Amino acid sequence: MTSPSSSRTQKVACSDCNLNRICIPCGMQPEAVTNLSDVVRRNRTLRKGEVIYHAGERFTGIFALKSGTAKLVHADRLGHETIIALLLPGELLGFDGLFSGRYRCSLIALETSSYCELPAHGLERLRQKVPALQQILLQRTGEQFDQCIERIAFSQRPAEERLAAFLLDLSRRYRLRGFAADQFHLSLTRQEIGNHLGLALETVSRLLGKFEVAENIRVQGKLIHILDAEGLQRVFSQH
Amino acid sequence: MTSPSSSRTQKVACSDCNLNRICIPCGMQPEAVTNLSDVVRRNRTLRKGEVIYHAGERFTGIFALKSGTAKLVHADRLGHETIIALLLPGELLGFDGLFSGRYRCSLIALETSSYCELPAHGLERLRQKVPALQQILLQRTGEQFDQCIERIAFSQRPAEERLAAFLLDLSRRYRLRGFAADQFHLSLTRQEIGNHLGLALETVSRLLGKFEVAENIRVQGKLIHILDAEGLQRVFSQH
DNA sequence: CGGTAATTTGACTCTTCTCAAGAGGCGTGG
DNA sequence: CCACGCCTCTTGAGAAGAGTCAAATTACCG
Repeated sequence: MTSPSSSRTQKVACSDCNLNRICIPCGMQPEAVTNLSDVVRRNRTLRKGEVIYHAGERFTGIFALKSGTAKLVHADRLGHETIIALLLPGELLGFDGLFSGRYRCSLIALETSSYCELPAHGLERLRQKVPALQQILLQRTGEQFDQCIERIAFSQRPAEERLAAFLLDLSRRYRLRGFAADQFHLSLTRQEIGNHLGLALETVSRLLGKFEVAENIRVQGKLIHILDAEGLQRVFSQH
Repeated sequence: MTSPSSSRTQKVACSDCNLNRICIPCGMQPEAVTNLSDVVRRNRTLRKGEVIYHAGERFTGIFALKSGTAKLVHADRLGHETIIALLLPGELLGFDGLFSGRYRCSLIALETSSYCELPAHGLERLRQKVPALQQILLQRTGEQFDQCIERIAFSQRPAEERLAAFLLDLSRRYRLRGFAADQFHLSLTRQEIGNHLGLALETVSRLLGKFEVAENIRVQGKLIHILDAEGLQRVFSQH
């Protein structure tokens, strides 16, 4: 705890945050981090199902998920909802509104979660003071683009490959952010996994079972153990 | 033709180009357009199958397609190629390399085409002189993001909806750029349309036939007439 | 501990793919 | 200008992957 006057939003400075190696400050000069830290709204919390932003709202900022997970949901005019992305702790959120000025999707917590916000007005102010921020946002934008391209390409592959790729991608992203890569809690329901990958929930369940029989993974409800990542990789190379 | 010394690359200034209402200069001050025009490499031409850039190459710039069409192709490690986008005259190309510094896809002409290039080094120089350029590139980036999200969402819909949406999207984009919206040359083969939409070429052929029987479109080889756009719209609303 | 939601599993269906054969188009060269 | 060959497109029949429906089991929450 810091001083009482700031106990609600000023908890841990960015420089002291345990995510600062993977969050925006990564690679910044200490002074720049201080500037950033002054603008960031810290440690907001959400419970399962609560919404960080709704589709159609004006862009209010970029978010950094400190703990918990969230889903990015798109809905078309006819009400078909698609989970565009699953966001993990340490990842940045809100890029679907950064350029257009309006969020295209809704961002919903999948479990109790905490996050920091880099507000839009702060972004504008910081842009001059901290050139590195611009750099980092552009780099992250590039990553987002790459992910989009990968996802479009994968959406054409058969069900088994899509699910294997999904699991390996989660594993990779957990590893990248310092979490265990071979064992993680998959906070989506089978229904939501299916929605995300374009599969029926029964197909997800059956394929998880198949991977388990092949001893590539172990499934205990929502807890996934990756037993043989190379075995999962081989799922693609078959075709 | 202008002066002989510049006959190869200095053909028509951006301010005089017939695409300047839809290309980068749109909305810029005349002086800014002059600055831009000084940097742009003009009127390069390609024949069918020729490559503007290869996946993996360093980012060299943003391109504006003046005439003709091109396909943006992604290939994964196993050699599966996916057509990520079909680019129409008046559209900007190269965003898959803008942020990461390296093109993720290859861009290939589908017919005899001409384009202008805004080279990367020019981009850097112009950024200070012409703030509007930055603004425009960010706006276009937003459009690219929206398109990605739409495509991911659509990839989950049934074959019929995907093809109908594809045709309507082409029609809309041709209209946006001042071309006839109800009649256009679809430069992809059935195979390529299928690849782009995640369908077998036979499925594409059958569905085009189905739309034709329903009198939503008329197909003459690669020439597509949109007879009843609302009829095509109704394809989605059924489910 | 009861009730609801999520998951698994089986049987069947349907969309879409694959394979195959034939028709149509187009460019090249005779 | 026509003929040949190649590529593309169309159309049909059968197969396969994935979806739907249904019921039983399990997990979770209050």
